[in-house]
Amino acid sequence: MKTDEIKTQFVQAWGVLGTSWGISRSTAQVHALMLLSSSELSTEDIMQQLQLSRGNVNMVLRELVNWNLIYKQTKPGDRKEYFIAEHDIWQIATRIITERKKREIMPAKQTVKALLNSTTDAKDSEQVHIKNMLTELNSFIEQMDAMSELLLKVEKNALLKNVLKMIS
Amino acid sequence: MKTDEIKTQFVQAWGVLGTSWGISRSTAQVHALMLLSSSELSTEDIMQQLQLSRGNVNMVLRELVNWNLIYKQTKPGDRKEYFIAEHDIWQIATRIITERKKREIMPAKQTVKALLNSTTDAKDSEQVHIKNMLTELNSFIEQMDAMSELLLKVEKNALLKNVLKMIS
DNA sequence: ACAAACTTTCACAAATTCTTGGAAGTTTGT
DNA sequence: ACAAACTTCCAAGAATTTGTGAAAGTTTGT
Repeated sequence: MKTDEIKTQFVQAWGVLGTSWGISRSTAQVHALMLLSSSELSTEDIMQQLQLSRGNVNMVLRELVNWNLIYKQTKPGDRKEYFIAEHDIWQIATRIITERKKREIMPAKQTVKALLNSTTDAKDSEQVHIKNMLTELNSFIEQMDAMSELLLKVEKNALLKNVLKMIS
Repeated sequence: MKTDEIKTQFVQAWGVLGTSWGISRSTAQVHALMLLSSSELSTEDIMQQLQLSRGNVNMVLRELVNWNLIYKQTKPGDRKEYFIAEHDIWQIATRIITERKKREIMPAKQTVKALLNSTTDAKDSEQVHIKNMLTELNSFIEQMDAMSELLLKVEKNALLKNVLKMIS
């Protein structure tokens, strides 16, 4: 297959996958395109290659910059902004895990903790059951949180990576 | 706070959280309600308590049964169907991880593998870069896959749990 | 076989999320 | 200070996802 075909295929496919990851189609597409591009791209380049509107591309780029998945660059003697993707896969993973933790784990943690604090120690069996569930949920969320921290550490630590491989 | 207030709060909050987990509001709400209920509920009960339509509740219950997060039950001398939630938090975790793997990891795995197979071993630098990215992506996805398997094992294995605690 | 008691389906409505494109705002070189 | 070159914002429209409710379909006891 030709280089451009592969690129197109990947970008399109990744766009579809993105939507089942809670990432908008265009965000996923832009990120895919940039992952495969070894050189920096301007907003125009992206608009043109993916046929997306300026506003959309601008928004998406901002989002990706926020996630630390792409970097802004400038070129001497050119006032346009260029963007280049983080290409190190473990860096990418770190950024995504961090973001997911922020979006998915922390709010749940808060919610459950708040509710747990407002339970009294009444004795009717339903109260007791609810309190139990909340307590368990709470410790479960703590574990997921710990697990995401572990994941972040694993990436930085080859030894850990091997230990994991061993025990799994 | 009163039992019912806590229940309502939790159900509503969980519904909101659910949407940022890729779970529809009503699915999350119904699951929350059932987690806190120690006894089985009928479709009617749920409709009434959450003010949802029959069709919606039916769909949601089917989905939750599919995920193995709730079970169908019947009562002797009553032809209604009742549902009760899996209350063991680690069981719940197992079901959710399995489901996420199916939804999020497997499709990505397939996509990347397919593309990787259609790369040639041409030498122009862009091809090479693309091939590298795809290869790395592929092994990264493999690792995520392995990690989700590990998570599933951890739950069943107290020793493993402790090892993890040690090294993290 | 019938009717009552339930469950499932489905076309439409509502809500949410994503995208567009033009207008407003900034920055930079002269 | 001005104009050119970009970037950002935002309101409206598309697209997608969810939820509704009534009708159709099933099952069960008599």
